Amino acid sequence: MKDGPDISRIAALIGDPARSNMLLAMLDGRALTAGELASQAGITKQTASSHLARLLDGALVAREVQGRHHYYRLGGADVAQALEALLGVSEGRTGTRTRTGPRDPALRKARICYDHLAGELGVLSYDRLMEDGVLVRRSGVLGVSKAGWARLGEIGVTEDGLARSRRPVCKDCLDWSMRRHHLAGQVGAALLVRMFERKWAKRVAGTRVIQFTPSGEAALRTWLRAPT
Amino acid sequence: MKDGPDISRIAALIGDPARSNMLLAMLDGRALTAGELASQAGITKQTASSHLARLLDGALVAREVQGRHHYYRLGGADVAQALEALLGVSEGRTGTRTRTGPRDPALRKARICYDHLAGELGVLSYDRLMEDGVLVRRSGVLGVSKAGWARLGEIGVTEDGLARSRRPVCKDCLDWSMRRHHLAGQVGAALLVRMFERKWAKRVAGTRVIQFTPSGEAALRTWLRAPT
DNA sequence: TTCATGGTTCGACGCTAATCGAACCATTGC
DNA sequence: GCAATGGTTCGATTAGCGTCGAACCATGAA
Repeated sequence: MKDGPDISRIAALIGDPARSNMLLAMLDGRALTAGELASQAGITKQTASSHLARLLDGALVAREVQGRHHYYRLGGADVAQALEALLGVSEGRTGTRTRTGPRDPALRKARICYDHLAGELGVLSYDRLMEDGVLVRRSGVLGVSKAGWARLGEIGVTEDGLARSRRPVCKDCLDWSMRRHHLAGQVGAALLVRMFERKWAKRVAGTRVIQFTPSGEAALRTWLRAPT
Repeated sequence: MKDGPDISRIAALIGDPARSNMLLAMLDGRALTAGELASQAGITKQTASSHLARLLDGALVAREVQGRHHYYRLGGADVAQALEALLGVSEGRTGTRTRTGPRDPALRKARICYDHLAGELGVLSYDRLMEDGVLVRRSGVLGVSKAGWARLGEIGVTEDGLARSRRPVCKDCLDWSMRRHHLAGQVGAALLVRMFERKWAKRVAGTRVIQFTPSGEAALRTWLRAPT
């Protein structure tokens, strides 16, 4: 048998509670040390090490060694996407009982997804930029229009400033809480960096929540030309 | 611990080879009997029954009993989406070695995804309909424009003909082979039905491949106003 | 009714893998 | 060089689960 892509192998890797907790902890795109991940998952260092070795073998995470610290991060944006999709499923399933998620409305408002903005404000940004023609889809590929770069420039995101990598400039990422798209890719990541720099928002330590200041959210909406 | 959405539970469900094979067999949206799924996964009836009970408990599949036959189908479009996302990850991982998939270029050309068209022709359709303004995105929600309904009417898809359900009229679904979007939702499903009715294409039994006839593909491209 | 077919339940076997204690390796600081 | 800290490797224990044979239940046809 052994059908083409062995989906079960990677699903099994995510299927362990300890591993999934670690993966979810990395879903914000940060690189965490093995020890931090161990405590995050509530297991000992030895166990975590064995799990991380497996995840590394499956390329679900990448390792970066700095001195005596071993930093782990997600293996790629596609891994983050799969995790979000699984979150969407479990959300719908437990949602029939829990309804609308037990806690963390803040998580629905704005959160980090790998390295870009997700949640209501993420979807709002995507929608407005799409309507205003900043983002355009040419033969299926999402991109930034000529006029769009000017608009992005207002906030400090320029075409030259983007790292020259294989990563797509723009990409849409499905939002599990909103069931809509938000902006990923290099532009999505750069936008979030600028928002942090301008102190419109900051991360809430230990969570994926992005806390906007009142004036920061107002500034974002102004830039987006969004009502309210 | 037991973090919010227990993503690991459903990932573990997909993580077993037998179960993932059954799920992939259902990814085309068909409802299959327990026996068919058993042979598909290469296991005995008893084992399959136990697996299906688990999947049912996790709401990854839905059961429909007709006489002495028990039909199983995927639990929802979100499940299909998660499976496709996992396919995307395993594709990228094994792809570094296997490169571009060992077999089935036909699967990349055109295949069924839950109940709509995916693959190159699926992406092409999405792109063309988007460019021609048949599909429009209004405040993030994909829909059909006024003029778009006329265009869809040419092929037999009318606004009245759609089932009145909670399922979105239009929805974009990520394509694992193309890394682009193709059209899902009620319109996506209806379009494929029309294509089958017009004998432009037919399913290849036992696989997810959709085989277009030469004249059928030409007719599709003509309707799409696509070159070649 | 009786038989055949499709599915599920029960029980037992075997294997994998998760877990932690202890020892071992590497880096940093004194 | 020596301790301290962060990580990994090794080994042993344990529990869970996938698997199948056999029995049981339901439906449909003769």
